[in-house]
Amino acid sequence: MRAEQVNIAFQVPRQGVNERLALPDSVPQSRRRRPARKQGRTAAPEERRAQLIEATIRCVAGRGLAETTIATVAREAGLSQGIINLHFQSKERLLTETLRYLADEYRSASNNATANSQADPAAGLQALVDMCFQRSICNRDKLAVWFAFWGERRFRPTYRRICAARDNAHDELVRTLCTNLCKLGEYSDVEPVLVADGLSALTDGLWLDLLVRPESMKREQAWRITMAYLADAFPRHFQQPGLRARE
Amino acid sequence: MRAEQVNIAFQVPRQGVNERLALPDSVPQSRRRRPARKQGRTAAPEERRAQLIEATIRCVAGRGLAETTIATVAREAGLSQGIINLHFQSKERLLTETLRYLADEYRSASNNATANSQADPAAGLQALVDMCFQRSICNRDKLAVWFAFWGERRFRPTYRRICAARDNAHDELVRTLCTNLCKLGEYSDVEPVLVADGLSALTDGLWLDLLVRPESMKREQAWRITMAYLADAFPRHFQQPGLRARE
DNA sequence: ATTCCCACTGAATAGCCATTCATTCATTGA
DNA sequence: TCAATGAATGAATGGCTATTCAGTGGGAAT
Repeated sequence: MRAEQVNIAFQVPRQGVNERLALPDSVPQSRRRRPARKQGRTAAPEERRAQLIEATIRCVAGRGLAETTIATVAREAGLSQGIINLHFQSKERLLTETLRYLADEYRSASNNATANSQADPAAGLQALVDMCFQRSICNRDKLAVWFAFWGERRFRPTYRRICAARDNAHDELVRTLCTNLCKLGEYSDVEPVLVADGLSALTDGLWLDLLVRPESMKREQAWRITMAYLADAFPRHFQQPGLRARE
Repeated sequence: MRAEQVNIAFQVPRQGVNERLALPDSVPQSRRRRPARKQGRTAAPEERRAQLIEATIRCVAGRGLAETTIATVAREAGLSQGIINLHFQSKERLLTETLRYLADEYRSASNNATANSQADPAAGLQALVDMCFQRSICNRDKLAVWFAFWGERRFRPTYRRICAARDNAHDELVRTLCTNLCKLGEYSDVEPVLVADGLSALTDGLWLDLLVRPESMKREQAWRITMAYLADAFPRHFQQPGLRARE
């Protein structure tokens, strides 16, 4: 269907194009077995892949994308160099799968947060903002990886596709919530798309601040800024955050 | 005073540490002359440096930081490989000076915009927002370079220093304007720092959107979103932007 | 206990790229 | 016109890194 074009210096080796290396279970052998071993010398493929993706996140977060090599990731994971090409075919694939891992995590977290918010869009927005600044999503390591890829996404079709899918889903969600809240809450003078796009941009910008200037921006403060934005836009559904601690 | 620590793979060669290669005029020869030649085989050093920095911006914007090599920058500039080490000593220095060039440009533009805004902070904020989304500051190439460096800034002391200086100056400016406006405009219920930090984050996030999703975010729309934010925060000094074209 | 399979290893390979430097030649001053 | 100067060139160098692959040994099956 779509022929994968990898636009980089090194080549993707042998093995036919196998777009999307699914993280859990993708044992290509004809006779599958292997009852999910623990942590010995050999492990189930999906465990190794997860282990390597997590090592990649720590590595990129700790030394940057430019200094992340096959060797540093392998060392971080406590394994040998060869293991990465064994499980991911190429460094590029490892990075792609790492990005996909984060994108999937974000997407499912935001879907969870806003499930059943059809009837109460304000609650959905609140849940989304809370999710956005939760430690499990918005921590140093993950933000670092996120923005490391962001800088390169325009030049790698695969990065671009993964990021665009996440962005579009997120924007769609926020716009729908704002549109519904405008209708249900009778905010006739509010442009829902304007507010929604501003909210998305604001959270992106706060993420950036949290990453690059952790000494002057804390998660709590980012949350308060976002809540103040919502309170200004939808005053009958959100109140200005006081100085009290959150939650 | 501060010993420069360059934290990268390749080494900075010979020549004593000469922090900050000033862009205009820094001819180290004892007998300076050279009456600013045009564009022949030899040019004045400051012209060549500017030429190379501009080539770097185009190169990073066009192919990403990871694919930007000495060879590609030199080709983009229409010069030979050796020229970069001749004028900048190392690739790292070239990148550093490129970042500094953008940071200086941004800083002087924002100083210009807000000069004489002591008496009228609202006008200062307005001018700052206008400046922020002007084509000369906020165009594809420059945004691309800006965010390419942003992903690496945590790991390179020099990048970090340049970016932090710009960020701090910018935040200081916005906070001062907001604080003054609160006082002069008698917004007793507004937390100026909260509004200011939100404004900074919002414009950063909009820049990001302009870069990575140009099909769904235009400069005009980014400007309107920002003005709506200001109108919500300071309703007696800014009005909600209508659908009319700007300016 | 023995055999076999295959996950894993890590040294070797090949290619890329920043940096060097001997050479070329445009420009300037005499 | 003729040296002298030094800006610019680009081939050569060396270091780094992704990828390969022949071998190793852990563990399952019998």
